[in-house]
Order: sequence, then C-alpha cells, then structure tokens
Amino acid sequence: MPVITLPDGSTRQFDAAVTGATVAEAIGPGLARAALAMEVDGRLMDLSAEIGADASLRFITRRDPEALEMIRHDCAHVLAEAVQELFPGTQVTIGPPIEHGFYYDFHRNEPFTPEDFPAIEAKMREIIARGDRFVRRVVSRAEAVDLFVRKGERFKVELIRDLPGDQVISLYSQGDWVDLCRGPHMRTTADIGAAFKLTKVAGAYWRGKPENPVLSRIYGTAWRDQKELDAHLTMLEEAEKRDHRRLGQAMDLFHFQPEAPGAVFWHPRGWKLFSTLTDYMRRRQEDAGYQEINTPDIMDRALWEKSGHWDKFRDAMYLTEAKEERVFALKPMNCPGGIQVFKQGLRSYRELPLKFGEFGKVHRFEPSGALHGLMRVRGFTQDDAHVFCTEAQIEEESVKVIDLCLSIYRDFGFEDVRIKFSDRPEKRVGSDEIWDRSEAALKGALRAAGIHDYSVNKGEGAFYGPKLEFVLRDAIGRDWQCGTLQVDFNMPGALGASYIGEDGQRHVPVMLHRALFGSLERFTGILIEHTAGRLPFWLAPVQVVVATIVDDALPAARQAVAALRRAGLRVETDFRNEKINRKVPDHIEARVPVLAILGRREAEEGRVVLRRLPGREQQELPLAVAVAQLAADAMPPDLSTTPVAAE
RNA sequence: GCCGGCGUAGCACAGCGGUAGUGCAAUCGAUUCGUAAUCGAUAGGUCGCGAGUUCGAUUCUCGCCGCCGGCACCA
Repeated sequence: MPVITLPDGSTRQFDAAVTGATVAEAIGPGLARAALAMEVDGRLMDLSAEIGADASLRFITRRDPEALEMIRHDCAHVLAEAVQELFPGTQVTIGPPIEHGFYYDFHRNEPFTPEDFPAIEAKMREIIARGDRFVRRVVSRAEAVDLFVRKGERFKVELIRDLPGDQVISLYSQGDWVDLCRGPHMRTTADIGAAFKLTKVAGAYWRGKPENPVLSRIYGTAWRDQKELDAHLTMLEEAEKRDHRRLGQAMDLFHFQPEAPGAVFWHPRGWKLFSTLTDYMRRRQEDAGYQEINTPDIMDRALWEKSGHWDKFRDAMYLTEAKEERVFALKPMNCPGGIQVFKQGLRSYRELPLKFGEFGKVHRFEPSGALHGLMRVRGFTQDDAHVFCTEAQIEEESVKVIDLCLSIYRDFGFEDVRIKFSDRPEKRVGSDEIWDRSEAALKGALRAAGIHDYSVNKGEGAFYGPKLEFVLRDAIGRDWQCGTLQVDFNMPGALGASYIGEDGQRHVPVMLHRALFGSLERFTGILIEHTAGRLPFWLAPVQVVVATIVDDALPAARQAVAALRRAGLRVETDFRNEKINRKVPDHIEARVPVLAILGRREAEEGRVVLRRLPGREQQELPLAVAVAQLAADAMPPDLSTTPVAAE
C-alpha cells in the first residue's frame, strides 16, 4: 500500500506497487505529459520504475536542471545508436553528459571527422522522431558479459568485468539498440527534442590512460530548446572573440613564433601591461612586508639534486650546454634560489617570518600539446615569494597570504574565487609524519581564514608539500587557476637552511611558497579574456589617443598630448589625414579606452572632447579639467581613494 | 607526448598538376572633411621547411617544424 508524498506535502495512496507514470496520470493529464523522470526519496529514477513502498516523490519536467542532464545523456545514447547504424563495426565505450553537452567515445579504425556530422545528425533526428521507449532491464553479470561478447563490444565487456561485485547491472534499450547504462533515462527518444548539435571530434585515451588505445570522441551540445542552443552557440562565438591570442595580435601586445614554441615575444604595449601588473604587485607586497630579491636563472645540477628537483622534476627541466664539464639547469622554480639568499649569514628567530619576493622567470619543458597562448607556456614569470617562518607561525602567515590574495583579485574585479586543497602526491620527498603536519597546518590556516568551502584534490600537491590553489571565474564563466600557497617542511632542510632559535640551537625553518597572480603571462591572458580586451583604464597599454579633425588643430593637439603625458598618462596620437568618422571605429577596434578629439573650435577655446570608447557619449571640457579627470581615473586601485572597479 | 585538422602577402581568406588572387592594412597622390570605415593609383608572396612522384608541384605522397581542437600533463 505505498503512500506517495509529493513536494507540496500532499499524499496519494495506491493499492499496489505503481510506476511513476501511473502516479503522474493519477494526478493529472498535464503532469502525465510533462513528467520525464522522477526523484524517489532523493534518487533519480525512470518514470517507468515501480514504487512498492512509501516514498516521497518529485517529478522531473523539462524545466528542472536534472532534465537538461538527462537530455544530454539520452542524446549520447542516440548518437551511439546513429553511429553504429551508419558505421558498422564501430565499438561503443562510454558517453556521459558533461557541462553544456555530452560526448561518446567510439573505437573505430578510421577516426570520425566533422564531415561525418551531417549524416550522423540526420540519423539522430530519425531516431528521435521514432520516439522509441527507453527500456531498462536488470541482468546478471554473466548475462551482461555474454550479451556484449556476442556483440563484439570488448570495451563494454571490460567495463562490466570491472564493476564492483554488488553493483546492479542494468541495460537500456531504445528500439533494437542496447547499451550498458546505469540510467536513468527519459521516457522516449522523442523527449530529447531538436536542440542539439554535434560540435567536434577528438582523440581520447580509453579510460584516460595514455597506454590504452586511442578512441574517437564525438562531442555534442544539447539543450531544452532552440533558444537555449542558440544562446550557447552565441556564447561560444563570444568566447572566440575574447580569445587572448586573437586580441593580443589585434592589440599588438605580443606574438609567438616557431623558433621559440611556448615563449612570449612581448611588444611594447603588452610589456607595458605586464609591467603595470608587476608594479602593482610590488606595491602590494611591500605593504605586506615582503622584500624583493632576484636569483640566478641557471644553476648547477648539484643544487637541483639537493632540492629534489633533479629526481622529481627533471622531465620538465631544460639543461644547458657549454664548453664546460658542469651541467647547469634553467630554473623551473624559484625556491632553491630563494633559500640561498636566506642562507647567507646567520639567521635569528627574531628575523622570522622573513618574506622574500621574486619576479622570477622560470622555464619548464611542457608537453607540446599543452601549449596554449599565454595560458600555458614554457617560459613564464611568477610573482613568487617564500616566507621563512617557524612551525608556530605557519597558520598566521598563511592567513595573511590568503587575505592578500583575495584582496588583490578583488582589485581586478574577480569576486568569485574558489579554493582547492591538494594533498600529498605519489612522487614526493619527506616522511609521512612531516606530510601529516604540513597538511594539518594548511587546513588549520584555511579554518583560521574563515574558509570552509573548498574542494580537495587528492594527490595533487607539490612534491615537497601540500598546496592551496586559487581559481578565478571569469566574465563568461570559465575557471582559471592562478595563485598557489604551499607549505614546505622539506626543502629548507634539504638545502641546509637554518636559523638560531630562542634556545640558542639551530633550527630548520618552514617555508611557505606562494604566488598570487601565479604566472604573470597567464594572468595577463586571463585579464584580456575577462575584459574582452577592454582593460580597466589604469591597465590599458594605450590610455588615450589624441585625434584631430582638421590640421588647424594640430598645435593645440600637440599641447594636449604633452599635458596628458606630463600627468603620467599613456598617450598616442592619430593625426592622420582621415575623417573623424574613420578614426573613431579604428580606435574602438584597437580597444583604446579614451579618445580625446580636437577640432578647430576646441583648438581655439583650449578645450577637448573626450569620448570613452566604445560608448557614443562625449564630454567637452577645458583641457586642464580633462587631464585632471583622466589622471584621477588612471590611478591604480591600491593608490586610489575611490577604488576603480574593474569591468 | 597521443588522436584529428590546419599552415598561401602585415592581417582575414579564396584558389589550383601548367610557377598565384580578393578585402583590409601599407606606400604615393587628391581631399581638411565635426564623431562607427573619403576617392584614386602603386607596391607587396622562394604558397611553413625538406625530400619524393611528375616533362612540370603552391596543388599529389612521405618526413620534419609550428599552430588549432581535444586527450594526457599543468602555473
């Protein structure tokens, strides 16, 4: 006699076990039409599942977030059926829903290409139009293995064999097509609708392991309706427009070339942006009690052996060659250098915590396939720092780092920051006892900083200690890892660092490694994409372009340029023999934030027209007023009394 | 590193077994024109690099390099 409790608190009683579909019908024909699946006591299930005992029940309709995931999952099944119909001999593997869509990995000698998409999509529409019911069947392990062995689906057989012993094994069929699947699914393929699109193909390793066979993955996107699909496609276009590689070229910030893969050639404007960022960071760190140092780029192999890098990091290290016996390596990290500075002279506990900052340029031999514009390079500059302290100071110093980091991100308009905690990796130095203490200390710091909402990445720590990672979410919802904070009980001792404690004895300091922007290169790329190239005024490489309407205004325009430059603004000119109608769009395109325009009238009156691009509004002001206003706007957020919010 | 795609003028792209074209930019000239692209002329390419096939290769084949999308790896 199941009693079903609905979300509004009402109940329905049934004489015998009932399916969700029956319950929906009992409630009303509208719901019966709209219900796609159900949640029974918090578990998502097929509508056709039977409820035999008292339960609370919620129906899933197209509007619920769960429906979107099911549309995508069902769509993956339909994709697989379509592919197997069109390309006999193709083996299926897995096809999960993912953010914005789904994929399915196939095994086939000949990989798929986007040219195959129209035929596959047409077949998918056909299957959806058929509206086959999704039918669930629970089978024994032997039965499942037998079925897929007969079908020649060796990947599915492997999956079944690896399922835990107590796992219920279910098959889902739509028409004649069967897949191993946990479910749940919607009622029929017709519930998927028409708002889907295959987007790309890619190779992917079976089960993500490079030693396994390469599968051909087809990605698709699927939505509730055409409007949502269109919005998503528009978002993709928007992301493409913001691509920092494209904007970097358009804005003349930097370039790459084949002789130096993964290494940036910074142009004057890009370097101005870069150095504006480092200037800002220098001020913030000085305020926070850091002292800046600089250490060698190339050091003897022996040092890297002692630090542990030679053992744990050599694959990513560049070695040098010279007419000398000794082997030198380009630094992949700044920490060993920082420790050498700490080691000079006898340190006292009274000096701790000692904070050394270094804008160190490190080189890492990244896999070629990982390179991606400024986001992933082989040579990059870290806003690195090493805090030498006692074990008792770890928590307080870590809290300071976290606070500084979040405060800095706010200055750039990043309010949405996630934190990840990564614990001991397999490849590591130091005893388990030391790792226990390091991890506990870092967790304590999180607690002390009032941060309870963080995710844990198992085994992702640095080889010398656990780490926190700070992840920014940009204007169009993408996540970027930037800052990091690592607690290190190992390296200072390995490199012989010590201080004299209160007791007159030598002690090994603990070291906090931290970077806030992380990689300056990457952070610059993130800023470009976050702002779509319209950088906040204080960061814009070219802040003002002075443009003339007629040549008669040239002398006044030159005076305006001089006055703006005297006020510390980055100014360029557009004295071309072009109409103002032409100059305006050119500078909008170049992402110049302010256009200062002088015609004959302004020249005569000592005034200037400011136009903040890409807007259409103009203000006409006396030159001195305009200069003062712009100079105030150009103040970096840490120096400005009224903080300038980033876009 | 792996799978697939791509590489033609400064940029965006077209083209094709008979040694290259369009638009924008550039240069020169005319125009001095008040807020989203003035007109005309000129110049610009060892078609990524190297081999091979061919009477002939930018075009076909192979190798290498780089880039793009994923995978794997990561700041």
